[in-house]
Amino acid sequence: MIVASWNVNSITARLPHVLGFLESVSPDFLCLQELKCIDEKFPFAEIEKLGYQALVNGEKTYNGVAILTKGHSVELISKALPHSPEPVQSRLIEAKVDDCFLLNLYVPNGSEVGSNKYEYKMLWFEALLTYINEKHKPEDKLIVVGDFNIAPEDRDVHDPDLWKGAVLVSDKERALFQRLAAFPLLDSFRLFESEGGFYSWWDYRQMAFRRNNGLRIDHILITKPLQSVLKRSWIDKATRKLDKPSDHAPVLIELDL
DNA sequence: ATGGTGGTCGTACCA
Repeated sequence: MIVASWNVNSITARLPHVLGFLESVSPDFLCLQELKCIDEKFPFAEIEKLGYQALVNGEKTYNGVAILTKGHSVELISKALPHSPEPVQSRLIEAKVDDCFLLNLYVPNGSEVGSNKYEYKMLWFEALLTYINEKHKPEDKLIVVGDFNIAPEDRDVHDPDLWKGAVLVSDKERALFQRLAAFPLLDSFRLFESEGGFYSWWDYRQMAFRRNNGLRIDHILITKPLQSVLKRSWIDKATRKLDKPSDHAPVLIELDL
């Protein structure tokens, strides 16, 4: 069973790549972030043509998340994040798939340390911690995926000195991520790879991808009951090399389920 | 050089 997560930076602009990914990788579940469209404009028909069902929490111009599934039972659990700061945005969708919970997130970017958007990110993440602790137990089979907009450690950053203290790597953001990890939720990628140099996002500017100037900010976290069936965790860097790519690459896990 | 690219929308805003 393959679970993938991908910030597509507009489902409309990226539809050909998404359809190609569904055909070539054939994931059981694909979690999308940054749809940048309302539910009514989501390309259900093209995606259903490939045998996928879509659960969508859309929003005009910004944000928006979806869970695509093929060949599994799926039940919507939530599109709402209680205690979210204002304004409420479409950044969460959770489904129950078979006997697992799949929680798909688009964590706020935060803009700049100390800005209003940074404060929004802190409050949103606090609400997320409350949500997970109230709705789930460590014994649950729970997969939390998405664009976390946090590089957990310096080995997840191409140039830690350059990025030191900046948004996406600041101590306060990393402390929030660690509180999530303490649930406990395990960073699937780090169960297999301890080296640096592996990233999921590269800025469109300054030939960042060609120079591998990236950050690992997209994650797939799992609870302990899933650890024994986790077979691998990887980043599909090839997708970032396509014409007109998203600035994020898909991240994936394979589970023996 | 204090920018730089890309998506949305039809302009600034967001990442």
